[in-house]
Amino acid sequence: MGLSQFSTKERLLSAAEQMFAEHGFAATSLRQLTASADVNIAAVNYHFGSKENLITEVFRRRFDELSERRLTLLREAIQRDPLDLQAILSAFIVPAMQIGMEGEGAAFVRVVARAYAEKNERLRQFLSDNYGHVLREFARAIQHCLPALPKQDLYWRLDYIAGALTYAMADFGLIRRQPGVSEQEHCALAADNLLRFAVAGLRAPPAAG
Amino acid sequence: MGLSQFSTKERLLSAAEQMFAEHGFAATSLRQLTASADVNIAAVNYHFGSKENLITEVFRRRFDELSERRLTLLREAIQRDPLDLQAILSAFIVPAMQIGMEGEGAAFVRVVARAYAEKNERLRQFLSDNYGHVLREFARAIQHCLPALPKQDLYWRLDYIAGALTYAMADFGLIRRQPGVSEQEHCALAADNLLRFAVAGLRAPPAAG
DNA sequence: TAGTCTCTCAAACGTTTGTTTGAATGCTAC
DNA sequence: GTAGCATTCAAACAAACGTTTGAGAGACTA
Repeated sequence: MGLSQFSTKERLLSAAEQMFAEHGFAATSLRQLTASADVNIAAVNYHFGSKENLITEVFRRRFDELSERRLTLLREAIQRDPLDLQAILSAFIVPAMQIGMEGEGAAFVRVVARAYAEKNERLRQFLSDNYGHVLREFARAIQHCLPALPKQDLYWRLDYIAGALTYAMADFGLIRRQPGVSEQEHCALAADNLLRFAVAGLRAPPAAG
Repeated sequence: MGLSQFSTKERLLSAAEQMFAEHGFAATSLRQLTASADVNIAAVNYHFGSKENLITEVFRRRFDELSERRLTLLREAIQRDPLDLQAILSAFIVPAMQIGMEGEGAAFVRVVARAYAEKNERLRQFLSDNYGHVLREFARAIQHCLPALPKQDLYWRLDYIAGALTYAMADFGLIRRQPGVSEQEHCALAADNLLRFAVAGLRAPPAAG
């Protein structure tokens, strides 16, 4: 029996999230990880089968809820006004920012950014298989708001927004919280700022062609 | 004497760029790397001292020229018209896109994205020390174009642009070249698209504060 | 020809990696 | 109480890691 009230499995997932966020997947060894979680090193292979499986479970734990929150907000926004682009984008951005705010989830958004960069094919497949439909539903809704925007241009711009959101949340850039601002306020400001940026960018006139 | 006309040092740098782009720094072993470059494994430590030094040299080789190209274009743009925001942003974006187009440089932009994500502190310091002044000069020029935009908001939006540019070039997202479009055209289109997106985003009204 | 310098090579260095093992532990049910 | 099950543990596994070594090849100078 360890010191924590949580199960070995949960402690492994939390420690993995934290360390993957800080050092990346390849650079985090199972020995560092299990030491940090205060469990035996064999626990990883007992509970998850392999390091790779542990990585995908770290994602599943948060993505299930994130995707649900996003889709719920999206459908509400569409029902309210299918042409309210800002509300649609907000349904995509705000839940991610919220997860980034909720103490334990702060590390997770950084893990997502790493996953983007590491281009692990196995992980990519897992995310595409399990959560690809969410992105497709958003693309459809936005396309409906911007019928004049060529599909190719729309995909590009969605890519820019995804990149900007990932970077903003992962805190990779220069942005740091100001001393006088609470984390809640900081994230609300960042979300609002990104939202304005994204809406204006999406509404830019398409390239001549 | 190897099969290549290039020196061992150059072959190592090219192979490193390629493999770091594809698998990341930690996941690329010196044995894979030296095998791909067709050199002995001891060559890395002979020519560069360590794996870490090899990484920084991969950056120096391209960043020196990229920074010079960016600053030259920036100063030309300012001299032409210090309030032409699109020209200023173009001075930042286009040289990066060009490097991404020049065959060998294609891998490099992906390496940059990885460096962002891996958050290697030693590498961060190296880049900040050697190329930080470039970013500062661009921030100053853009601030001059958008005096009404609070400094904090500007920094945020520059971060979004950096994130979008990195992701767009690194090809991490969904964007793929269309079958009928040449790589040159594809990159020109992407640059133009990102430029419009970025200018519109920067010009969005600041958040009410 | 001998000496010097740069570079390359196979081999080995000591660590660390992810994974597996088999015994020991604690729990539930009969 | 003892059988059965799930879990934890220290220890060891083979493999791969970054790095070091010392010999030797090849090209110069004297």
